[in-house]
Amino acid sequence: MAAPQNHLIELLPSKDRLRLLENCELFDMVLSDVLCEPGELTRYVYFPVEGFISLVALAEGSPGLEVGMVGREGMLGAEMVLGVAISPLHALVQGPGKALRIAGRAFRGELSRSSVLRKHLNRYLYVLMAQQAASAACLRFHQTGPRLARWLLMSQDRVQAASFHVTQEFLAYMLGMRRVGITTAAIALQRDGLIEYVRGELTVLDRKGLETVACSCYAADQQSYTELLG
Amino acid sequence: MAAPQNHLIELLPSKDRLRLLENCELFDMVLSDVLCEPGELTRYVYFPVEGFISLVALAEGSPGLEVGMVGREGMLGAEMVLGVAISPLHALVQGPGKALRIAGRAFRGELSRSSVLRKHLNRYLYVLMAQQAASAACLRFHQTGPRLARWLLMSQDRVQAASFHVTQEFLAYMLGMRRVGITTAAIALQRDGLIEYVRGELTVLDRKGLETVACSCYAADQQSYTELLG
DNA sequence: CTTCGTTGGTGGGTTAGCGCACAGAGCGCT
DNA sequence: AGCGCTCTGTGCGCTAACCCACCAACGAAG
Repeated sequence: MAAPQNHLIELLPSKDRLRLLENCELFDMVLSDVLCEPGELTRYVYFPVEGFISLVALAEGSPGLEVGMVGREGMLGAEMVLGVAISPLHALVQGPGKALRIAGRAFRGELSRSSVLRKHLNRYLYVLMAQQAASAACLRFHQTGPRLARWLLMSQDRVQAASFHVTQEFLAYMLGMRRVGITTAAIALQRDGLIEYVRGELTVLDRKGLETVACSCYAADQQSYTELLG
Repeated sequence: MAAPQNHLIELLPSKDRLRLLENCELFDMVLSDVLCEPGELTRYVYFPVEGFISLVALAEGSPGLEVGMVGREGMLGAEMVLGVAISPLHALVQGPGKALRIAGRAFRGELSRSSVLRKHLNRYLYVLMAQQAASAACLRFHQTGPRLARWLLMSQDRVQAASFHVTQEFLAYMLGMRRVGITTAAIALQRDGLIEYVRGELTVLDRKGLETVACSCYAADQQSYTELLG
């Protein structure tokens, strides 16, 4: 089994992939690191190979709200694909791990050289946009329990482990709620034997069960991704 | 004074613009027409020159929710810029008027020929994404009144008239609320002399006043647009 | 082993918005 | 005039989630 890789990079033909990798360096994503802030220049583009990043939107007079996740299946810095080097969102390391990163300038070069890269990253952008739109509706209409279940599933897909670190405080921030709201929903999931947690170490006990509790957006997300970047 | 035009098209150098326009036909947007549905093939790309279109996301077991507006400042069918010909959202004519439309195939051709077109449409996509992310946070944290005011301002910017047709029922659908919630907020705006409405004909009486009531997302939207496509 | 910070759980009062049902008012059609 | 449709306004009970405050358990550091 080869070293873990980033899916978007794996889709490239080997010539393009090797050239891209030559320009990359391995970057250590530390929990809670902020990789970029809105309005800031995008210096690097990140392709996680382990762990994941949360994309957080801020509205005036509000805490944050997660609007997307980037793990092995994606990239951070998608705005560069559109030729804009200004980050639109906060990016926060949620699952520690490694990422391949490449300087903005070099990335532009690779983009211009590889049409396959352009094609796949364009599709990735499409998936991202579709998911963001759908999750706006999810945010509005779906309840805390299903949304929490969905978040846990999405995280687990990206950390690829039964256990990972996440406090209720943090979950509340991501889901745009108060901690107490999370506590209540989490207690329900725990009571039903779906998860277990001790002081920030959360373990998924019953994935299938979680999937039935989660709102349909989870399945929709997955489908949209596999259809375009399967 | 020339005929009203679409801003994205106006940004093109005359050679590119004329070639694009040759491939366009004038299309009559009728109120409440559905121009595309999610999952459907994108046959045409639309550049409104009057009136506007609402982009509506659906989540299972929910009514719709507006996640974007397309008027003279934008285009419908942005997914084509990413090389994907599948519409991600519902598109609904909200303000009747005219649009230039171009068949998907021809549009691809123009895209490949004009790098300026690519550049601006990429930027437009960036603005759209940033706005969608921000409006997710708005949806979550801002209250009905300010959100309603914002919606009215955004509509007025696009219809470019003090009065336009919109029922409270429809507003409720767009903002993801019940009609009664809109009634309450609308009464407040009317009481303060900011708007007036009679059976679906809404008139903005005091734009400045509305702007102070609206949530900050309105200003943020405008700024983001002018910075990138001003 | 004590102290302090972090994490999770509880409880009580408040509120924005929902669901439902109904009333009144304007407008078109016959 | 009479009818029906659309659009707006109101009332009332309900619920999800809010805000605030406090407590208990655990762990690490002094």
